[in-house]
Amino acid sequence: MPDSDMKTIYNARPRSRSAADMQCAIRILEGRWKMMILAWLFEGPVMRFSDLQRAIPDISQKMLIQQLRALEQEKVIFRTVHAQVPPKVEYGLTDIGKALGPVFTALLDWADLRRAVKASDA
Amino acid sequence: MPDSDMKTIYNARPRSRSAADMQCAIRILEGRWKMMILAWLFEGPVMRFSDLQRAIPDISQKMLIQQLRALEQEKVIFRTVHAQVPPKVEYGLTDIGKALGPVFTALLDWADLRRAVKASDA
DNA sequence: GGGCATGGTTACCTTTTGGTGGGTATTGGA
DNA sequence: TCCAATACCCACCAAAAGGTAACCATGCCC
Repeated sequence: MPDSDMKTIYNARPRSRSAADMQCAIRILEGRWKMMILAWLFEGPVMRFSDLQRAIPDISQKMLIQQLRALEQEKVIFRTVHAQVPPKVEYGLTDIGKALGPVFTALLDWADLRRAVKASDA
Repeated sequence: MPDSDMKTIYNARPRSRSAADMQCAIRILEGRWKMMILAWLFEGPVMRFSDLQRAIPDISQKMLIQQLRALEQEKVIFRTVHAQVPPKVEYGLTDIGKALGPVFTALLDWADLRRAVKASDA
Protein backbone atom coordinates (compact mmCIF):
# COMPACT_ATOMS: atom_id res chain seq x y z
CA MET A 1 0.00 0.00 0.00
CA PRO A 2 1.51 3.35 -1.06
CA ASP A 3 2.00 6.18 1.40
CA SER A 4 -0.64 8.30 -0.25
CA ASP A 5 -3.25 5.73 0.69
CA MET A 6 -2.08 5.68 4.27
CA LYS A 7 -2.52 9.40 4.46
CA THR A 8 -6.01 9.17 3.05
CA ILE A 9 -6.90 6.70 5.73
CA TYR A 10 -5.45 8.64 8.57
CA ASN A 11 -7.11 11.82 7.41
CA ALA A 12 -10.45 10.07 7.21
CA ARG A 13 -10.03 8.54 10.63
CA PRO A 14 -12.37 9.84 13.31
CA ARG A 15 -10.57 10.51 16.57
CA SER A 16 -11.10 7.35 18.50
CA ARG A 17 -12.13 8.20 21.99
CA SER A 18 -13.36 4.88 23.26
CA ALA A 19 -15.06 1.89 21.82
CA ALA A 20 -17.44 1.95 24.76
CA ASP A 21 -18.69 5.43 23.83
CA MET A 22 -19.27 4.26 20.32
CA GLN A 23 -21.22 1.23 21.42
CA CYS A 24 -23.28 3.32 23.77
CA ALA A 25 -24.32 5.65 20.94
CA ILE A 26 -24.92 2.79 18.57
CA ARG A 27 -27.20 0.94 20.93
CA ILE A 28 -29.52 3.91 21.20
CA LEU A 29 -29.97 4.12 17.44
CA GLU A 30 -30.01 0.38 16.88
CA GLY A 31 -32.77 -1.41 15.05
CA ARG A 32 -34.52 -1.07 11.81
CA TRP A 33 -36.67 1.92 12.62
CA LYS A 34 -35.15 4.38 15.07
CA MET A 35 -33.01 6.26 12.57
CA MET A 36 -35.92 6.43 10.19
CA ILE A 37 -38.17 7.88 12.87
CA LEU A 38 -35.56 10.43 13.89
CA ALA A 39 -35.00 11.43 10.29
CA TRP A 40 -38.67 12.28 10.04
CA LEU A 41 -38.69 14.15 13.31
CA PHE A 42 -36.10 16.45 11.78
CA GLU A 43 -38.73 17.38 9.22
CA GLY A 44 -40.71 19.60 11.53
CA PRO A 45 -40.90 20.87 15.08
CA VAL A 46 -43.32 18.12 16.05
CA MET A 47 -44.98 15.12 14.48
CA ARG A 48 -48.17 13.44 15.55
CA PHE A 49 -48.31 9.70 15.94
CA SER A 50 -50.42 9.41 12.83
CA ASP A 51 -48.03 11.65 10.89
CA LEU A 52 -45.27 9.19 11.59
CA GLN A 53 -47.47 6.28 10.62
CA ARG A 54 -48.15 7.93 7.29
CA ALA A 55 -44.50 8.88 6.81
CA ILE A 56 -43.25 5.36 7.46
CA PRO A 57 -45.99 3.13 6.10
CA ASP A 58 -43.98 -0.08 6.48
CA ILE A 59 -43.72 0.15 10.22
CA SER A 60 -46.37 -1.55 12.30
CA GLN A 61 -48.20 0.37 14.97
CA LYS A 62 -46.64 -1.78 17.64
CA MET A 63 -43.11 -1.16 16.44
CA LEU A 64 -43.70 2.56 16.06
CA ILE A 65 -44.86 2.88 19.63
CA GLN A 66 -42.14 0.62 20.94
CA GLN A 67 -39.40 2.55 19.22
CA LEU A 68 -40.86 5.91 20.19
CA ARG A 69 -40.96 4.80 23.79
CA ALA A 70 -37.36 3.66 23.64
CA LEU A 71 -36.22 6.95 22.15
CA GLU A 72 -38.22 8.85 24.73
CA GLN A 73 -36.57 6.91 27.52
CA GLU A 74 -33.16 7.83 26.15
CA LYS A 75 -34.34 11.45 26.12
CA VAL A 76 -33.71 11.76 22.42
CA ILE A 77 -37.34 12.68 21.80
CA PHE A 78 -40.17 14.07 23.92
CA ARG A 79 -43.83 13.17 23.96
CA THR A 80 -46.63 15.62 24.62
CA VAL A 81 -50.17 14.44 25.22
CA HIS A 82 -52.95 16.93 24.62
CA ALA A 83 -56.08 16.27 26.65
CA GLN A 84 -58.46 16.13 23.71
CA VAL A 85 -60.86 13.78 22.08
CA PRO A 86 -59.83 12.29 19.79
CA PRO A 87 -56.44 12.20 21.44
CA LYS A 88 -53.54 14.20 20.10
CA VAL A 89 -49.98 13.23 20.90
CA GLU A 90 -46.98 15.05 19.57
CA TYR A 91 -43.43 13.83 19.30
CA GLY A 92 -40.36 15.98 18.79
CA LEU A 93 -36.62 16.07 19.22
CA THR A 94 -35.11 17.09 22.53
CA ASP A 95 -31.88 19.07 22.55
CA ILE A 96 -29.95 15.83 22.63
CA GLY A 97 -32.00 14.60 19.73
CA LYS A 98 -31.38 17.75 17.74
CA ALA A 99 -27.68 17.27 18.36
CA LEU A 100 -27.91 14.22 16.11
CA GLY A 101 -28.31 16.56 13.14
CA PRO A 102 -24.68 16.26 12.00
CA VAL A 103 -24.88 12.48 12.12
CA PHE A 104 -27.84 12.45 9.79
CA THR A 105 -26.31 15.04 7.52
CA ALA A 106 -23.14 12.96 7.25
CA LEU A 107 -25.15 9.84 6.61
CA LEU A 108 -27.14 11.44 3.84
CA ASP A 109 -23.98 12.78 2.27
CA TRP A 110 -22.58 9.30 2.35
CA ALA A 111 -25.70 7.85 0.77
CA ASP A 112 -25.33 10.42 -2.02
CA LEU A 113 -21.71 9.51 -2.56
CA ARG A 114 -22.53 5.83 -2.72
CA ARG A 115 -25.22 6.41 -5.28
CA ALA A 116 -22.86 8.52 -7.35
CA VAL A 117 -20.17 5.84 -7.23
CA LYS A 118 -22.62 3.11 -8.13
CA ALA A 119 -23.90 5.12 -11.05
CA SER A 120 -20.39 5.68 -12.42
CA ASP A 121 -19.61 1.97 -12.01
CA ALA A 122 -22.47 1.02 -14.30
CA MET B 1 -43.36 26.48 21.41
CA PRO B 2 -41.51 29.78 21.07
CA ASP B 3 -39.98 30.90 17.79
CA SER B 4 -36.44 30.52 19.10
CA ASP B 5 -37.02 26.78 19.48
CA MET B 6 -38.31 26.50 15.95
CA LYS B 7 -35.16 28.11 14.65
CA THR B 8 -33.00 25.72 16.63
CA ILE B 9 -34.81 22.80 15.09
CA TYR B 10 -34.59 24.06 11.57
CA ASN B 11 -30.94 24.84 11.92
CA ALA B 12 -30.26 21.37 13.23
CA ARG B 13 -32.23 19.76 10.44
CA PRO B 14 -30.25 17.79 7.92
CA ARG B 15 -31.30 18.51 4.36
CA SER B 16 -33.79 15.78 3.64
CA ARG B 17 -33.08 14.32 0.28
CA SER B 18 -35.17 11.22 0.38
CA ALA B 19 -36.27 8.74 2.97
CA ALA B 20 -35.25 5.96 0.62
CA ASP B 21 -31.63 7.15 0.57
CA MET B 22 -31.63 7.22 4.31
CA GLN B 23 -32.98 3.72 4.61
CA CYS B 24 -30.49 2.48 2.09
CA ALA B 25 -27.59 3.83 4.15
CA ILE B 26 -29.08 2.61 7.39
CA ARG B 27 -29.51 -0.94 6.19
CA ILE B 28 -25.83 -1.23 5.36
CA LEU B 29 -24.79 -0.22 8.86
CA GLU B 30 -27.59 -2.05 10.61
CA GLY B 31 -27.04 -4.59 13.32
CA ARG B 32 -25.16 -4.77 16.51
CA TRP B 33 -21.66 -5.13 15.12
CA LYS B 34 -21.09 -3.41 11.80
CA MET B 35 -20.46 0.07 13.17
CA MET B 36 -18.18 -1.38 15.80
CA ILE B 37 -16.15 -3.22 13.19
CA LEU B 38 -15.91 -0.15 11.00
CA ALA B 39 -14.86 1.99 13.94
CA TRP B 40 -11.93 -0.35 14.49
CA LEU B 41 -11.01 -0.41 10.84
CA PHE B 42 -10.54 3.34 11.09
CA GLU B 43 -7.77 2.61 13.58
CA GLY B 44 -5.23 1.49 11.04
CA PRO B 45 -4.73 0.88 7.36
CA VAL B 46 -5.60 -2.78 7.71
CA MET B 47 -6.68 -5.20 10.40
CA ARG B 48 -6.28 -8.92 10.45
CA PHE B 49 -9.17 -11.15 11.35
CA SER B 50 -7.58 -11.97 14.67
CA ASP B 51 -6.94 -8.28 15.37
CA LEU B 52 -10.64 -7.65 15.08
CA GLN B 53 -11.42 -10.60 17.29
CA ARG B 54 -9.14 -9.19 19.96
CA ALA B 55 -10.52 -5.68 19.51
CA ILE B 56 -14.14 -6.77 19.87
CA PRO B 57 -13.98 -9.69 22.29
CA ASP B 58 -17.76 -9.95 22.69
CA ILE B 59 -18.38 -10.83 19.08
CA SER B 60 -18.48 -14.48 18.13
CA GLN B 61 -16.34 -15.74 15.30
CA LYS B 62 -19.38 -16.54 13.26
CA MET B 63 -20.84 -13.06 13.61
CA LEU B 64 -17.54 -11.40 12.84
CA ILE B 65 -17.21 -13.30 9.60
CA GLN B 66 -20.83 -12.78 8.71
CA GLN B 67 -20.66 -9.04 9.23
CA LEU B 68 -17.33 -8.70 7.44
CA ARG B 69 -18.77 -10.53 4.47
CA ALA B 70 -21.79 -8.27 4.42
CA LEU B 71 -19.64 -5.16 4.53
CA GLU B 72 -17.41 -6.54 1.83
CA GLN B 73 -20.39 -7.16 -0.40
CA GLU B 74 -21.47 -3.58 0.03
CA LYS B 75 -17.93 -2.56 -0.92
CA VAL B 76 -17.44 -0.72 2.32
CA ILE B 77 -14.43 -2.85 3.18
CA PHE B 78 -12.01 -4.98 1.20
CA ARG B 79 -10.52 -8.36 2.02
CA THR B 80 -7.04 -9.44 1.05
CA VAL B 81 -5.95 -13.04 1.42
CA HIS B 82 -2.22 -13.69 1.59
CA ALA B 83 -1.23 -17.13 0.37
CA GLN B 84 0.63 -18.14 3.51
CA VAL B 85 0.55 -20.76 6.14
CA PRO B 86 -0.82 -20.07 8.62
CA PRO B 87 -3.26 -17.96 6.63
CA LYS B 88 -3.25 -14.18 6.78
CA VAL B 89 -6.27 -12.18 5.81
CA GLU B 90 -6.41 -8.43 5.99
CA TYR B 91 -9.44 -6.20 6.08
CA GLY B 92 -9.51 -2.50 5.35
CA LEU B 93 -11.77 0.35 4.35
CA THR B 94 -12.45 1.03 0.71
CA ASP B 95 -12.84 4.60 -0.47
CA ILE B 96 -16.54 4.36 0.21
CA GLY B 97 -15.79 3.00 3.64
CA LYS B 98 -13.36 5.82 4.38
CA ALA B 99 -16.07 8.26 3.38
CA LEU B 100 -17.94 7.16 6.49
CA GLY B 101 -15.40 9.04 8.60
CA PRO B 102 -17.63 12.09 9.17
CA VAL B 103 -20.48 9.86 10.30
CA PHE B 104 -18.32 8.29 12.96
CA THR B 105 -16.87 11.59 14.01
CA ALA B 106 -20.36 13.03 14.40
CA LEU B 107 -21.49 9.99 16.32
CA LEU B 108 -18.59 10.16 18.74
CA ASP B 109 -19.20 13.87 19.25
CA TRP B 110 -22.79 13.05 20.06
CA ALA B 111 -21.77 10.35 22.52
CA ASP B 112 -19.53 12.91 24.25
CA LEU B 113 -22.34 15.43 24.44
CA ARG B 114 -24.69 12.88 25.88
CA ARG B 115 -22.20 11.91 28.54
CA ALA B 116 -21.63 15.55 29.41
CA VAL B 117 -25.37 16.19 29.71
CA LYS B 118 -25.88 13.10 31.82
CA ALA B 119 -23.06 14.11 34.12
CA SER B 120 -24.48 17.61 34.63
CA ASP B 121 -27.92 16.12 35.35
CA ALA B 122 -26.58 14.12 38.26
C1' DG C 1 -77.55 3.30 18.68
C1' DG C 2 -73.83 2.94 15.36
C1' DG C 3 -69.83 4.48 13.15
C1' DC C 4 -65.70 7.26 13.09
C1' DA C 5 -61.18 8.95 14.60
C1' DT C 6 -56.96 8.78 17.58
C1' DG C 7 -53.53 6.60 20.06
C1' DG C 8 -52.88 3.21 22.05
C1' DT C 9 -52.57 -2.28 24.43
C1' DT C 10 -52.33 -7.24 24.30
C1' DA C 11 -51.71 -12.09 22.88
C1' DC C 12 -49.79 -14.91 19.68
C1' DC C 13 -46.84 -16.15 15.99
C1' DT C 14 -42.88 -15.88 12.53
C1' DT C 15 -38.47 -14.30 11.16
C1' DT C 16 -34.12 -12.76 12.03
C1' DT C 17 -30.21 -12.51 14.72
C1' DG C 18 -26.81 -14.32 17.53
C1' DG C 19 -24.27 -18.03 20.25
C1' DT C 20 -21.97 -22.75 20.91
C1' DG C 21 -19.32 -26.33 19.87
C1' DG C 22 -17.65 -28.94 16.78
C1' DG C 23 -14.79 -29.64 12.27
C1' DT C 24 -11.35 -28.39 8.23
C1' DA C 25 -6.85 -27.19 5.78
C1' DT C 26 -1.91 -26.24 5.71
C1' DT C 27 2.80 -26.56 7.26
C1' DG C 28 6.57 -25.49 10.34
C1' DG C 29 8.49 -26.77 14.62
C1' DA C 30 9.19 -29.83 19.11
C1' DT D 1 4.27 -38.00 15.38
C1' DC D 2 1.67 -34.47 17.18
C1' DC D 3 0.64 -29.89 18.13
C1' DA D 4 0.11 -24.92 17.28
C1' DA D 5 -1.51 -21.10 14.56
C1' DT D 6 -4.94 -18.83 11.42
C1' DA D 7 -9.06 -18.22 9.24
C1' DC D 8 -12.52 -20.06 8.36
C1' DC D 9 -17.41 -23.52 7.77
C1' DC D 10 -21.46 -26.04 9.50
C1' DA D 11 -25.31 -27.88 12.37
C1' DC D 12 -28.02 -26.86 15.91
C1' DC D 13 -30.26 -24.06 19.38
C1' DA D 14 -31.82 -19.76 22.07
C1' DA D 15 -33.20 -15.20 22.16
C1' DA D 16 -34.61 -11.04 20.31
C1' DA D 17 -36.90 -8.43 16.96
C1' DG D 18 -40.75 -7.77 14.36
C1' DG D 19 -45.57 -8.62 12.35
C1' DT D 20 -50.81 -9.52 12.74
C1' DA D 21 -55.04 -9.03 14.41
C1' DA D 22 -58.08 -8.08 17.80
C1' DC D 23 -59.44 -5.04 21.40
C1' DC D 24 -60.10 -0.51 24.33
C1' DA D 25 -61.74 4.43 25.70
C1' DT D 26 -63.68 8.71 24.50
C1' DG D 27 -66.72 11.96 22.46
C1' DC D 28 -68.69 13.78 18.24
C1' DC D 29 -72.00 13.21 14.51
C1' DC D 30 -75.84 11.24 12.10
